[in-house]
Amino acid sequence: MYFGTNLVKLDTKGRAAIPARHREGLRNSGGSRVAVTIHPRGEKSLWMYPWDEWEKTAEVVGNLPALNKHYSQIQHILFSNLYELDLDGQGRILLPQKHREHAGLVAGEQIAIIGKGRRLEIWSQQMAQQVEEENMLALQDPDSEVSAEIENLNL
Amino acid sequence: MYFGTNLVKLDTKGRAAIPARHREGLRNSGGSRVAVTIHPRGEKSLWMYPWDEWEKTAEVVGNLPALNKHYSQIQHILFSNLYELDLDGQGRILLPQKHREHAGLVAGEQIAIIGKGRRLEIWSQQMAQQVEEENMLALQDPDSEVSAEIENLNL
DNA sequence: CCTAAATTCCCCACTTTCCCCCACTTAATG
DNA sequence: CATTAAGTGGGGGAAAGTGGGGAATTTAGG
Repeated sequence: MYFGTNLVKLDTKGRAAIPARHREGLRNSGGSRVAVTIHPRGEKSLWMYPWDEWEKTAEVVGNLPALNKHYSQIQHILFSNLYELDLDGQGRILLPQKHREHAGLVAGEQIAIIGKGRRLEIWSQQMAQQVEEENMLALQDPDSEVSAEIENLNL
Repeated sequence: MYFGTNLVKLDTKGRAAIPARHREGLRNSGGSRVAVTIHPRGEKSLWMYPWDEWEKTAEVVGNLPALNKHYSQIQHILFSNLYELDLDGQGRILLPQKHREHAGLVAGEQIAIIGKGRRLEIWSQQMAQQVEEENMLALQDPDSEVSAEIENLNL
């Protein structure tokens, strides 16, 4: 179960150091392999799973009928942007160019690594901050639909 | 299970270098043979399977009732455009003229090789980009059917 | 059937990218 | 303050991608 936020620097080679507290969890399960893909509904973030966790999902998605247009679109988004990355000896991953662009990650700047339960998310620092503020506002509004749904949760 | 996107150059001789990370999978199974055919429902892409994986697909397709009009059409497209290609010593395949035309692949330009689970797909860079943008939009639209489907996946 | 042209295939060589490893700096711990 | 762990930077070697020469095979035309 991942949680909490860490700011780390994306170095000049495009590598990101995974916070040490998450490394054990990522390593235990499927070697040092992690699955990284982009948020499938347009948010400017990256999703990261321990490999074996991801495999369960991939199995399901991979066996959807490919000639159905909708399934084909889902397969396309989820598979075409998926990469299997390895933690190096220092616990870093090299993020592909395309993914950095998607999430607005610039070499040399700070990025946020955020625990989200089953997965980790990677954001640029600015985006993470911006989205957090937006979420705060949306949830505070007592008239919004969100608000009604939330109130039924047993927290 | 294939995934991820690679851009490679279709060289002046019409050859495409298969990304190294896929080669082992393509070789292990059926020699160095791969099956290449065109997308059966009009997408401007090529389908590529390791040979033995293709045989499973061929089994399914070949046993469809041939006097059913739609099945017959699918069979026709898949089988008549099927080629058995070999990886050369450098892991490249020479794509037949007809297939290059179908997918709009021009010698000397960039093409996208996209993992899609059981198979690889080959696209021109432009087409791949265009399709990805379309899919993204479809998935972001909260009213689209695709969008509803993906919400049900446990990601 | 023979020759010429085009295509395909195999190999070698160059360039670029990536990845592994070592080392330094900064932060946390007792 | 000392010690260990975490985070950061960068060099060098290996591997991947790319280009092209030339032999072998196929195709077409006379």
